[in-house]
Amino acid sequence: MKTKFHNLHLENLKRKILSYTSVDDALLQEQLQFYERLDLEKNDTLVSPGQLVHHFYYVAAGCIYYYKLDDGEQKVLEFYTEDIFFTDLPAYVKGTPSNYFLKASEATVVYAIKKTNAENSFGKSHQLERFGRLSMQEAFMKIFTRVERLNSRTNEERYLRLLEKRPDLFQRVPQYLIASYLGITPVGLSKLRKRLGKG
Amino acid sequence: MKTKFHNLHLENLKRKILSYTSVDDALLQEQLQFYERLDLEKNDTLVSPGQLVHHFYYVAAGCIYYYKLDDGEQKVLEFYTEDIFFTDLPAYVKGTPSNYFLKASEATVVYAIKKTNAENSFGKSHQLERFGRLSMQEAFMKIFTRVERLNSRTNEERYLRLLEKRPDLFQRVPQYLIASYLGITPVGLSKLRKRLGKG
DNA sequence: TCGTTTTATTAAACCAGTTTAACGAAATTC
DNA sequence: GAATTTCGTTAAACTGGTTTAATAAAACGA
Repeated sequence: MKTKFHNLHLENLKRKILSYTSVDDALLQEQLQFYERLDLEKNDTLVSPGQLVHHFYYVAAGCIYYYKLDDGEQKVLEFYTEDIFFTDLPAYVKGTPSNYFLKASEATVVYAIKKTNAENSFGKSHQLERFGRLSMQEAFMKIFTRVERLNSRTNEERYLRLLEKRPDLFQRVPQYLIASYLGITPVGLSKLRKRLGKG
Repeated sequence: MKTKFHNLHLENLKRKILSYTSVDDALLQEQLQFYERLDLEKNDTLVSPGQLVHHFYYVAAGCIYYYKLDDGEQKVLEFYTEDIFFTDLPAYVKGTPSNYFLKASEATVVYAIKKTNAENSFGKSHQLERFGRLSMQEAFMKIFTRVERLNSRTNEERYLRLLEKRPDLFQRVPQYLIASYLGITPVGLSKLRKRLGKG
């Protein structure tokens, strides 16, 4: 049963990689070997502040949220759900200790590849280097939409946009995390929702 | 005179590229041929909404600001100053019309490379592909700090952080653009500065 | 150098979101 | 399934930033 899911997940991961650029099958197969499966329960922590981040991750199933603690207050930067790559990129890239948490908000399956393995493969293969470039580009595009959201002036706009773009989040993530993501307090979000007639 | 500066700028551009990864000299030389110099006066516009974005740019001297108009209101996303690459990445990547302006806030020299040339060279050379990946990574890191700034709770924090990290901006860019960048009104910024005793 | 335009400041009324706290409802745990 | 913890809503007082408008100061152009 677990193996079955594992194969299914690896199929998805393969498809994801191929969505960026073509990669010779043997090379891709070899590359997949480097990914290690991690099963997380709700509230399990993948990364916490102070830790070094040696892996790049892929969400096969579930949801990871990325946040920091700002004098006691949770600040959610992003939610990572099925079929996307993620890590704490600043710590991963710079090799410095993380300032963030990466935590499962529900039972989650991720696949992890060591930075050394990833970097090696980029050095060895032009195709994989290209995959690296394009996935980085996608990460940029994703965070860019985040900036656009943060930049839209009113909380109401931000709320409505999120409701439109990622309605699933409202089903699977507690409201106070969404409030944090929107940059307001849970109380503020509650009042906003009341004002809008729940939406 | 112009040629002299031109050579100086190209030296800087070369150094910038090599700061990412090593590139064979002949290849690099060939690559530099693709860059075209553009001299902009204050308030000249490089990109406006509706246009397609066919180039990647390098600021040799001066300052470009990146903003959108949100029902009449200017929203500054970023200031690009000496020795960095920039473009309107969403439009550049997706090939869709821009939603943004790229405009010189002072006399500025940029070098532009066509997307087709850039992409071609990535395809032809693993080294340049690597340069592409790492410069994309740097773009990510840059916008990430932007998200962190936007995410810090108070305007005061944002203001003080900007004052610390990019003091030059306060000398070369009008205050209302900085206000926009911080996500407040010029009036709000003025009051904030008064409250803090100018600092 | 004068006159125009642009930019920054101040004032006053206003408002959306904050903080703190209390309450109720849901979800978890044993 | 009762007890406990977590989560969402409401209320009340407060606050920092907004809007609009008027004024002051600085930069720019002819």
